[in-house]
Amino acid sequence: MSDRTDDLGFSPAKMGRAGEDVALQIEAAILDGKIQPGESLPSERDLRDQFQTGRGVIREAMRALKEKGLVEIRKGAKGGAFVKEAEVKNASESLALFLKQRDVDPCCLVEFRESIDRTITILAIARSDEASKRQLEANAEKMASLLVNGDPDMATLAEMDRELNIQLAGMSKNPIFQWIMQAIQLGFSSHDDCLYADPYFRKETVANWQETTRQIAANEPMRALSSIGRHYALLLDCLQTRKETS
Amino acid sequence: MSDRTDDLGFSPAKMGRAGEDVALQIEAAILDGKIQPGESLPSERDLRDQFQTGRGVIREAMRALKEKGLVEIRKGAKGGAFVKEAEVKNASESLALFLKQRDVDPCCLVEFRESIDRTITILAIARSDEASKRQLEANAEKMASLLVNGDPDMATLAEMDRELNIQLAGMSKNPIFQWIMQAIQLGFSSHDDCLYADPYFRKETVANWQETTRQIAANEPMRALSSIGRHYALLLDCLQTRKETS
DNA sequence: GAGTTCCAAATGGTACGACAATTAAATAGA
DNA sequence: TCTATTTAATTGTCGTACCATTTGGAACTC
Repeated sequence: MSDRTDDLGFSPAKMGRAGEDVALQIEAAILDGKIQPGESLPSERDLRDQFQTGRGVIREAMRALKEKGLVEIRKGAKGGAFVKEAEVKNASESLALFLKQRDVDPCCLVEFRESIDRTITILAIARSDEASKRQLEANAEKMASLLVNGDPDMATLAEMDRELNIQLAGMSKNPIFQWIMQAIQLGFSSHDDCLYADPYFRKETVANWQETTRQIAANEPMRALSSIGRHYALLLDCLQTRKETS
Repeated sequence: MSDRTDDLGFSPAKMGRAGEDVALQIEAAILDGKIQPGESLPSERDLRDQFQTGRGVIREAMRALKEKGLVEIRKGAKGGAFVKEAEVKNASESLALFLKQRDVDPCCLVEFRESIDRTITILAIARSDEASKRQLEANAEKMASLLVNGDPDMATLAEMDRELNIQLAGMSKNPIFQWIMQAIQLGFSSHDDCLYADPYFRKETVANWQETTRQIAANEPMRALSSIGRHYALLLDCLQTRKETS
């Protein structure tokens, strides 16, 4: 049980790249489990003494660890840097950032997404429990109900679409698929918006989500895949239409 | 052509979370293309004036951007923060960190790779030209020849394995598959090493690569997929064996 | 003129000190 | 007992000075 004043094996930081050094030592301590998630590191001033350096160096190192998603920093008394449970979100943001900086052909993205979506669907049917499947179906139902109420809030629909995708990815019980799916949703949800901008595609897409989730809940993999195929056919059509009009 | 003294749209940082604010503004400027890769940001002292804040805040923001892989920092005259070309390495490391901290089962990674490998193979057969296919086959042949010469250099074999995977991914003509494959190869090739450490698995794996590339060159997708399946069955067996002995 | 050496400027890296802002806990008061 | 206030601990910010490294030019030597 590492407390705030514990003597972790921190050695004085080397000159020139002290910030790097400090960050690496603390990261190693976290990865070695010397500090458990939920516990806090010593205060910046304590760390400054342990590393025999300036407070600015410690702050830079903390900033780096925070960016990596390793710690969470709280202000005030009893504040400090608390070791965080690893979240797939950080890794996803990193991938999304990379994808954003490259301008990638939307068709390539659709192709890729369809590929992993099919696998995810198969895995979700095989591995997730009945409750999850019904929850997924209910969420698709909820999206459909929003539509009939004459409330075509595009932002809300797109958000629900993202959540359905991520929820489904989680049901695959494989964190790597979650990684990819979240990254795609973070970086390229704008392409999906076109599906919900047009009344026809909006109606078809929502109905397709209902069909897909229904087949998943019914443990019908082939029919679910067929429905997935329809989804991406719609998306490609929609992108094609948009390209022609622009 | 943004020069070091250009007036980018930076507004004074808000108190309380100035570091965040600065980092976000600069990141937005980079993502909007206001600063092109290779160009440099203003010096820390200039930025301090533009944001009307302290230099420590700027340094923390820079550290965050550096951690995200957005900039590269050089010391000395004509030094500063230079916008970097996006690298897949960062996303890879981020995922590796997550998987390590959460102690994710290697089988998840194998499952994921098999999934996209199958799609890549189909696409490669459909889209790549005959020359590429023959080149791929030749490279597998070369690996086999290394084996018969009684020169079991594990590092070389693993490297050739990586190259075969990336080459195949490139033949899919979809850059996303290529990036994902690179990310996986960068961060997690260590698992594959076990295939080449054991004489039996080494022999089988190399023979399997020959078979796979041969079927790809022959435009036989189903047989190629069958061979791919064999590859991952071997990998799972190998991991299982390793787990039992440890 | 060519090459070398040396120095000065620019820039990131470090250290230190002071104060502000925020938060949890202790304390005083009703 | 409950509430309001104070207090202490901690992060967040600012400023200054100085060190280390790199570049480029100036001065010097051959």
